[in-house]
Amino acid sequence: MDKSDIKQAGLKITKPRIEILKLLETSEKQHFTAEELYQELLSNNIKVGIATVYRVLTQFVAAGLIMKHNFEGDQCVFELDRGEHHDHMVDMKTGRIVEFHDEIIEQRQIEIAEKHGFTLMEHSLTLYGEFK
Amino acid sequence: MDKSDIKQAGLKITKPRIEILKLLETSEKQHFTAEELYQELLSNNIKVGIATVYRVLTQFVAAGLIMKHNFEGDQCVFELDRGEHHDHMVDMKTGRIVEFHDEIIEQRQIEIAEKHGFTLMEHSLTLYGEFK
DNA sequence: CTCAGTGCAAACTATTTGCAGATTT
DNA sequence: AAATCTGCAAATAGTTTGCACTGAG
Repeated sequence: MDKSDIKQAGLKITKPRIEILKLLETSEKQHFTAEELYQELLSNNIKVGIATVYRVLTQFVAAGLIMKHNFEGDQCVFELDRGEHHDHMVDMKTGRIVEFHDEIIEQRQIEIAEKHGFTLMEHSLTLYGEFK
Repeated sequence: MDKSDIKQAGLKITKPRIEILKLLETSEKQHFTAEELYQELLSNNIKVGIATVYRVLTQFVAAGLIMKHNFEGDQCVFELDRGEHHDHMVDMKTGRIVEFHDEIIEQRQIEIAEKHGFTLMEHSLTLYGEFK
C-alpha cells in the first residue's frame, strides 16, 4: 500500500502526495520531470501547485521513495525507487528512457574506486544515443 | 598553439577566447564552472562579462575544443577536450574531481547498446563518494 | 570598412521560499 | 487544537538574449 510509505516517511497523507506517488507507481511511463507530473495531475483534475509538486518530490527523494536523475538537458527526472539499481539509456531524439543493469560494470566500478582509495557511495551511468 | 584552434573553429581570435582557452589549458585545476572561469579571469585582471564567458564556452563546446559535464548539483563544469575519453570520480565532500578510464566498462557499454538495438553516441559515467 | 564579438542589463527557465489560510491527525 | 501542508506569488540561481558599441581581419 502506497499510503503507508508516505506515513513511514514521517509525512502526512495528503492528496498531492498520494496522487504523485500513485502516478509514479502505476504509469506506464516510469520517468517524469516535475513539470510533467504537474501537468498530469492537472489533466486528472487534481488541483495542485507546481511548488507542492517540487516540495513533495524533494521529500520523497529524502525519504528514499523515489530517485532523482540529472540527465543531459535542464530538467531533472524522477522515478519510483523500486530497490533494484539500474542505469539508463536515453534516446536523444525521442527522449525515450530504457533501463539496464550490468553486473560486470557494477563490479568494475567497485574495483576502480578501491584502486583509487575512493569510497564509492553512488554512481550514475547514462548512455546517450538512438534506438533503431 | 591555442590560437589556431580558435581560428579553426571559425571564430575570431579575441582576448576572452584566448584567455579562457589558456586557463583551461594551463591550470592545474582541470574542471571549471562558468562562474569559476569568470572569477579567475577577473582575478587576472582580464575584464569580461559573464555573458561572454557563457557564449565562448558554448562555442567551444560546439567546436569540440572543450567538454561540458552535468554532475550532480546545479552547475555544469567544463574541461579541455584532450581527445582522450575518460569518466569521473567526484568527491562529494571536497568537490575534487579525478578522471579515470576503463576499457572493460567502455567495451561493456558498447555490447549493452548493441543488445538493445541502441546506437550509442556518447555516455556519462560518474562515481560519487569520498577520497580517503 | 565590415561583420563578428562584447558588455550590460533585461529576460528566461527551473526550482525554492515566505506567508496566510487549509488539512491532517 | 496543534502541527504540518498547500497554493500563490515573489524570490533565486544559472544561463541566455537584445542591443548598441567595439574590435578583429
